[in-house]
Amino acid sequence: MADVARVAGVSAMTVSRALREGAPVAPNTRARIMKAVDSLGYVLDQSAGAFSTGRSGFIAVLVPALENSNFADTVRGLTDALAGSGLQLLLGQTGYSVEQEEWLIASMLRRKPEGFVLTGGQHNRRARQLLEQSDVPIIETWDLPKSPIGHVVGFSNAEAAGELVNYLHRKGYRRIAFLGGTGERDNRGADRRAGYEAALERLGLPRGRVISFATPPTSIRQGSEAIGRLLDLWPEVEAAICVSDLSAFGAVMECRRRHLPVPQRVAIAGFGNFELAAACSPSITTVSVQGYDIGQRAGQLLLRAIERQRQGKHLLRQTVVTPYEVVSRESA
Amino acid sequence: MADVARVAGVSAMTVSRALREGAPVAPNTRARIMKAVDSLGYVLDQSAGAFSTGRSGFIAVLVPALENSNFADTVRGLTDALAGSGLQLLLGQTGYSVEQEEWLIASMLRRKPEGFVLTGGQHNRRARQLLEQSDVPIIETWDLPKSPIGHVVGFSNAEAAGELVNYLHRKGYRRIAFLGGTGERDNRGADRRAGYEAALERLGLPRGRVISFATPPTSIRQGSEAIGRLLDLWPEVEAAICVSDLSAFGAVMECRRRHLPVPQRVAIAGFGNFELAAACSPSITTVSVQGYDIGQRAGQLLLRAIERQRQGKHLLRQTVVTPYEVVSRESA
DNA sequence: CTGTTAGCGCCTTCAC
DNA sequence: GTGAAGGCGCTAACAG
Repeated sequence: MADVARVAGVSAMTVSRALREGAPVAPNTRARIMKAVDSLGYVLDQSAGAFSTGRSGFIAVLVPALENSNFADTVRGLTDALAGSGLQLLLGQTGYSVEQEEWLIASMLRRKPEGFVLTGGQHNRRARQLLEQSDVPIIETWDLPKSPIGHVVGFSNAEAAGELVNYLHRKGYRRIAFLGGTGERDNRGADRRAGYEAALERLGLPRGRVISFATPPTSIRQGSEAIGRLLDLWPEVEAAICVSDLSAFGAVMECRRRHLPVPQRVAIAGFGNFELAAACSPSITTVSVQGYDIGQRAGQLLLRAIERQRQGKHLLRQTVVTPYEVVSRESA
Repeated sequence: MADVARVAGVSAMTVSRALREGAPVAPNTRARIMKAVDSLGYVLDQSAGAFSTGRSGFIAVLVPALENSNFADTVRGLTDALAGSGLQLLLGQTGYSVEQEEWLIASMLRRKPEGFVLTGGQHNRRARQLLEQSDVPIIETWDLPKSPIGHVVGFSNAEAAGELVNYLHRKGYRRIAFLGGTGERDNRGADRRAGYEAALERLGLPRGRVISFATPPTSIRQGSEAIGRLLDLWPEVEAAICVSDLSAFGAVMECRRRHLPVPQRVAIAGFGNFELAAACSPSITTVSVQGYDIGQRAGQLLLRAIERQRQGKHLLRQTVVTPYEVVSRESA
């Protein structure tokens, strides 16, 4: 910057101003400076700038995974909401592990993010403690935690799964199974299962038909295998709810391979409304959950919170409940 | 850090050392310091550290998109390769736009990344210039550029598509169509199409049956629509190559909706070997391209390049050609 | 094994 | 509209 200043015949401070929007610099001074910048190939050192101002310009974002999930939609929603704000996403993948989450939280806090977006409301003790004492605006997404750390943008996975059970019940299905992970790692999956169990109880339906498959991320293959086990164990089952559309798709394809008509022999429902679910044949009944909107709303909320933060104030805790909806299709 | 030093009765420098691995600090001094760190809830300011050392600890990574693509696999491969190195990914999505790419490159270079991973070998003038004058180790992936900027980890999309044509030709198909984007934005898609055209020519097959659909990201729906247009325009077509497995899946599902047997009425092949392609019925013939390995190899290469860089040396330009393979399945 | 000194490159603040 | 001084929090380098 000193070099640029020398070439342009001004002080470094004026270069600094010229390189920012909205700082008072005479038009021809700025032009001279820009010429010098170009001729020297100067690139502003944002790490020094961040250090000097104390504002990193980062938003930390943790998602379980980017593949085979709709968290990528949430990331895109965040990106779009934050476009033009000068804030950059620092993205981490927890791999559905709370230990990995804790590690990432600790490592990202060292970068002094101006906001923190988490997926889900379940974290281990130390993770929670780190976040609470950090004084960074925090948003938990994709869930409605009982005791949130900061702001929340999400929905109740349990309720949404319950709605799906209600839907199947209205359609006349009674013996309804659930295919999903063990719940040790996928908290949202566990919530969905809990909502399914609660709905069965509420409706007085027979319980106990649950197939657990291995750890997330949920794959198509897991759904194929699970429906096979399900029909071997409980051939009387009339409908199966899968923890995600991917496993539902696997289940549907496995049924086709076995020449079992869906939904006549067994109805299948998924979760998430992936593009896959609408496109495949039979199309898959599912719950649409607006992953993109969650990201966008979280981004908007964060922008307000950060603005407040920069003024030394705080934004009151907000909870944004995003809608979900059962999407009725051919498979159920 | 000064506060911690005071509480622990040492100098700030010793605290700094104690907080790093492998620095010489007496065990009980370190223990005292750690106690002080915990009691004060001190978090190391990495932005100051990065500034001081001149090493940001960032790797910039640009991918076209995270949803509906196998770039998320590459990101995971990179993440795994870089785990434990202390390097963090700074991830950007270009949305398949070179302008957006240029903007992201400029913005990320200000953060002083220690490495830069790009998708594809086509960039606009200024983007290339920025990267060349940056002195940051650069890796272009998912492609074999004619004049690479730095290192390369990828494969020839044109050749891979050509192999797919060869495969179909061996299977007896002659009138082979291509369904893909316009190529203005998706460079890898355009390369695949070019490879398809070249292979037709080489084999003396009839040309001209190309359906272009709108801008990427490639969706399932685009494949459904394209196969419809294709069969309307050229009912004599025997096989169709889709630019990605997603559009191939859309095409297969559309054929089922129209009660056109695949591959008897028309064979369909995809690209990418998504899990979808193996799982659906009929399963989809495709080209497997190892997105995860590309990321992992890129990460390993980057680690070596960065090590050299830190010693003030340079790593000679490397090109890693990753394998691809036609996967024969039911759809063709 | 520990301490002292100096400086990374920018931006805030104040002065003109 | 522009410049000068000083400091952000850490770590490299050197000394002991």
